[in-house]
Amino acid sequence: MAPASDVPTIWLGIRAGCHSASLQSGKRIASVPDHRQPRIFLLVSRKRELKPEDELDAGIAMLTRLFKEPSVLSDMQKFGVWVDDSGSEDSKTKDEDPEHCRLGDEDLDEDSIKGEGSRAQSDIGGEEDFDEDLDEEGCGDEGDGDRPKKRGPKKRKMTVARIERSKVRRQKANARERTRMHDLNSALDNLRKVVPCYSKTQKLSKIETLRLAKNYIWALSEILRNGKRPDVVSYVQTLCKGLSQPTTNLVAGCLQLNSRNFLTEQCHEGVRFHAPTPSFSIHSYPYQCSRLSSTHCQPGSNPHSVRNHSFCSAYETYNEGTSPDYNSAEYESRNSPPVCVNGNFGVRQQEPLSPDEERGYHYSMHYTNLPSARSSAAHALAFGPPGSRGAMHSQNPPAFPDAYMHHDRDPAYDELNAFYHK
DNA sequence: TAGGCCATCTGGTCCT
DNA sequence: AGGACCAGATGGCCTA
Repeated sequence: MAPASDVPTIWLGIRAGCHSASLQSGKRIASVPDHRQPRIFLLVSRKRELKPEDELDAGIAMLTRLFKEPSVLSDMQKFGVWVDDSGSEDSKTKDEDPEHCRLGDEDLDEDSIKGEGSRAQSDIGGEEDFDEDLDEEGCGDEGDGDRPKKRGPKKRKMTVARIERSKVRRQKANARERTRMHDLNSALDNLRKVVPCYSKTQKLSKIETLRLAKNYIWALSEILRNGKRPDVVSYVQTLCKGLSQPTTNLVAGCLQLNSRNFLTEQCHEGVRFHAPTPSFSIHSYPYQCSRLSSTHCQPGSNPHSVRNHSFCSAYETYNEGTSPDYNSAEYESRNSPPVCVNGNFGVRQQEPLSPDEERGYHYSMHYTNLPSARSSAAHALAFGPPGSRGAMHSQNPPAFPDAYMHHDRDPAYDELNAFYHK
């Protein structure tokens, strides 16, 4: 059987016997007559001359099919792959030993494919170049005793099947990476739900979530360490350290804090966090508010003029001059506080939770507007009775209607609660 | 339009 | 070899 004369070919530079050794069908791609003897030629298109560069993918795909599905041999024949059961002497002697001439994934060389393709039709019958390729593939090491072996690590060439496997491996790795990132994002979502501020519509960014969580842990640890209630201003300021202005505003909205009280209080009294260690004093807020100047904090300034700006200048007015940068590595790498307690001093939840959210809060408790002994106790716990200094006010509309504070039902909170009721 | 945030892809490294 | 992890690159989306 001979290929149709109008069939152009792509020369793949692969010894036929090598392929036949792996063909489970038992058929042998070999015995291409005369000068084509040692090679197979794969045909992709019958009607036009192939440009190997253009059609290489098609050829690779077909060869891949061939390796995996011997049944496509008939298709290969149809498209010009020479299939012959008789085989040549060369093939008989070298190719019937699968161990000697392993075929398969490793043996089809992309480089040789391209190289052979580029010189297709031009060096038909040339043996030397082809044998070199075979040697590198470990498939034609017969009769090379005279040739010096190449030194250095044997470079494994990219074969067709190896390319395919690499693609598959890459796709699997991508899928794993996606899954991993989704898991990470899920964990971040869970973290968003347990930090003091949560909004469905204005989700904290990843970095802000982490910063707020760190501040939150720190603030609670300080509370435990000192055994004192912080004033609300200090508490909020601690929470907002290093946060961006939008996040600070969001926290303000969550806390339902009267910005007038907040601002005037800090302007008049300064801001202190009741911590025994100087390292926890309030420092300058790294994010400057361009819209709110410090004059807004002057006594007698119109409080309503700053309401919409929430806390953006909260820290601006308390600059100790030698403030650390809370975004700096020093601050970020500060040692963890000695105690980590999950709980907060939230007082309000605007909307009932959906079932999904409830599942997300499986161990959390959310304070609502409904009077409850516990929420009242929690409110008093954190900031004292209504009307006292530092108490939170709720007469202001929240900046983020769906944002709310929440409270974990973590046992640690009960400990904290008990501690405060000693 | 610039900048922030994010998802995804990708290659490198380390470990099993 | 393959999986986990990481960081850089890239492009999309959104907002000021």
